[in-house]
Amino acid sequence: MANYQVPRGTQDLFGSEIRKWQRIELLVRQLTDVFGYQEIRTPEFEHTEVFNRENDSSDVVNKEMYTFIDKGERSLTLKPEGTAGIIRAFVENKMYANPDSPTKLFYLSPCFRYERPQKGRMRIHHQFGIEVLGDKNPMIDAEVISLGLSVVQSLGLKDLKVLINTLGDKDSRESYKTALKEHFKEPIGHFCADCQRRYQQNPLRILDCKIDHEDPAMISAPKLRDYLTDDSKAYFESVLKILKASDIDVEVNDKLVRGLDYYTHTVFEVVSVNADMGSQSTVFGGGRYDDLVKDFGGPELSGIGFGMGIERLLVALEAEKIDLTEEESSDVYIVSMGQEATEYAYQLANFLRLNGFVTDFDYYARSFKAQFKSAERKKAKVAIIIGEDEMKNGQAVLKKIDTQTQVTVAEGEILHQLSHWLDEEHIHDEFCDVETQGETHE
RNA sequence: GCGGUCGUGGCGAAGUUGGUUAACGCAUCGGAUUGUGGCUCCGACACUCGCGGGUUCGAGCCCCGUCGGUCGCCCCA
Repeated sequence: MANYQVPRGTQDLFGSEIRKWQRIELLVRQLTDVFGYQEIRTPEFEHTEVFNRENDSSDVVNKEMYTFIDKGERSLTLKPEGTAGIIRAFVENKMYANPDSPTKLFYLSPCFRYERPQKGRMRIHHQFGIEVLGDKNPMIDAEVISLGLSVVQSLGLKDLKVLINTLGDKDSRESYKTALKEHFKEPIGHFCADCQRRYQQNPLRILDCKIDHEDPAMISAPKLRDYLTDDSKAYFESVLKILKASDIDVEVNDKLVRGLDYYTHTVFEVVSVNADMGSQSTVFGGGRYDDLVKDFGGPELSGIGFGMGIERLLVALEAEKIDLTEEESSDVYIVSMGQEATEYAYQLANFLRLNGFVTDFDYYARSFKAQFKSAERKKAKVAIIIGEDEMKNGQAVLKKIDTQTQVTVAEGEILHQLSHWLDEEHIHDEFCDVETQGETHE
């Protein structure tokens, strides 16, 4: 039998759920605009080597990519993250010629990873991200974090923690890695299976093992900070200083290393500390990359950015009981009686819509009761009632739902009456009631 | 990729040791109220109990497989 379920780890978005997405996307566009970031859209798939560069040992690029051969025998990969494609585009389009350096970009894009789904982790997930490309400057590091925080805080999130660390430049990181491997060479034998694997793939990850963190070898392990150059330390200090001056509380965590291999210097992660968040607690995370632009054949420019998972953001919002669903309301619901009136209702709805009123009516000539229930569900502000009498007299009954006031007007006066009620409502509600009471008939 | 758990109408949710017509609540539709919602009462509303196969006289209940959700690990947004 055919499988007509959504593929694992994907979802349909509609109804009230999609409204939350629209709210978030709108906010993202507003805030990036204020911060001076331009949108960039890169393809959903790239040549595989864009993502799968040598010396990248992360799981994201090694095990989780959707890679396929197209009909022209090309190896292509659905983007697992936002950064690589943007750096490729930055170099390919010579965007570094931008006189107003740094180049500040943002994106909203789906990302694809073959993983076991969980709450807050999908095979197709969506990221809002930014990248700033140009000469390295600690103010940029601070700005990037600040922008990300402003998005999540504007949405109302409070249970947040900013973790930050520095990995130093590429050379010091490499020599640290070598030192770690040397240190763990003996003791790794009695570590957990995951650590054995990390030893080979990403030794830095051994340090935040949850099982072996009490091990003496772990405690006596060399510290990354001992391998940092003076310049790296100074750079990190100034980033911290700027953040502090902008009242952003951060927690320096020297175990924070991040998953993608291209990071150098500043790395950060903003996590939700809410208990209902589950194990996928990172809302957004990113860092600086000194060598990526050069690796793609561009000039020696540094970059920094973050990726923010929209699905995860929604989980965090739910954990803090923040509801982004706005009550939708419409202007008019036309209640009609009989087939002739229903057809007239269609024409009237059309007319009102063309005049800018959000209008609904009933296509199926259901009972009055059902139609009023619909009007209520749609949060209509005014009901227009059209029955046999109104048809005959060329009139309509308008009922203002909140005050229950009702007037009978000639067909030609409907628009005028609606404007009167609905416009005044926006200006000063309290006077509206007083005035309309006088107009109540019956 | 590893381990646990779950999958019954649009939604929530009963379903006992396998036994004829698969509770109940919400929502929806109709009526009481032949032209006015939010209360009340009456009535209506399931081709597939995720899907496929097996055991059985008989399966939502048992067995196998499969798809999906969810939780933990790994990893990460």
